[in-house]
Amino acid sequence: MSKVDRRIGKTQEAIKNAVIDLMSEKNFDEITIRDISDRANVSRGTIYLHYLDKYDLLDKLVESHINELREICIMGADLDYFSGSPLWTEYFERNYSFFSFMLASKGAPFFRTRFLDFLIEQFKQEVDVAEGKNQGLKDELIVRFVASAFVGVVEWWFTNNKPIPHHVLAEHLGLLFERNL
Amino acid sequence: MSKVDRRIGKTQEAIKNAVIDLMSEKNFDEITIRDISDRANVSRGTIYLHYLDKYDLLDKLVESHINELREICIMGADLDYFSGSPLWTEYFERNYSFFSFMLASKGAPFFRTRFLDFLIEQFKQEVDVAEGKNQGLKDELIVRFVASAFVGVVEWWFTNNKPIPHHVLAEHLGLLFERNL
DNA sequence: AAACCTTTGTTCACTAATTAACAAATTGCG
DNA sequence: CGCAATTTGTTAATTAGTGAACAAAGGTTT
Repeated sequence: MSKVDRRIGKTQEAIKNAVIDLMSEKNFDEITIRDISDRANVSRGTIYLHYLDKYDLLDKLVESHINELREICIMGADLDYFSGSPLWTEYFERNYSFFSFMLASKGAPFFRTRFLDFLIEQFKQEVDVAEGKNQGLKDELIVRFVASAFVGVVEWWFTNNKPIPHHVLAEHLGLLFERNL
Repeated sequence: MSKVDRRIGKTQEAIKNAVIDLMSEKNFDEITIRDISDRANVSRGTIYLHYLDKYDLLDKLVESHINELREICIMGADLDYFSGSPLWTEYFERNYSFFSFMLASKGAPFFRTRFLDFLIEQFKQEVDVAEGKNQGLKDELIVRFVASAFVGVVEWWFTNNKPIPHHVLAEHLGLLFERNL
């Protein structure tokens, strides 16, 4: 596979960081392409070379975060729930402003759906209905239950400004995953 | 005057930041162009487009710091010594790793000379030998005295790992400037 | 409602940076 | 000391990003 020109990565990173920065200052709808261009220190034309428009940029931002979460799932695949949960919650901590915004904004329904779908996809690989605590139960329902609960808790954590430290959140999630999956 | 392409500034900033970063990890002589290229995430060819070699890069780094100090002098021109000194010491604080290295390395003699010359140039504009405390004295000698003392104290502050906070340093320097200039 | 200002989206000729290749020099290791 | 590995410095074709200009659309002010 041919090597990708490093400028592409740098440009996209600058643009995405600019958007996240700006999101902590004002609503996404109030952010202009000109704002992003200034903050990222790239030309407006360059943004249009990479993204169709502002909403395409947001979609790609969501996707890149979902992909990073997927990497985390892969990394945590061999761990038990107690060991694996901090990987999630540390990631949430590092990306607090993005998630905080995405779960509280007008875009929240779209993002929540995207996030939920991703979680369902991941938990499907975890649940075992052939034996154990979920034997005889419908896997789709178990997965839907746990994914929805997870989103609900994560949303609470973000929209209530981290009422508990992320490692305490991890402990609780570990126990609840253990109990239900 | 035509506008300079923003990529030039971005590239030079990345290179300079990479050098400063690397200087806090190893001696400048141990740093390779390849190290800088990797850390700055720019190609080696690009470094050679901007700088003749590693030592030219160091020279330019020194010059850019001297120019920033010059800006500080201009900003402080209307202030008395007590008000003006913190501008210096805050700058030293912000750029601690660069100055710390430059005053302790093999390059120290060259840098000290460059720094001293700059201070002499600045203090020349401050001293008045026509009247006041320095009346009848040789301005060149007064200036040499104060500049050398200043470098000596600043060197002490850096090579002894900031034994006093920078604002305390500023107070002392203000008093000493007031006494001698 | 009209006028003015700002932003959007696009285009294009130009510029800066890139990748890869190369010979020469330097450094490190056995 | 010889050899291998790494780094240096350079080059050229290519690519990504640039600044500026433009028409159209949207937002703000009078």
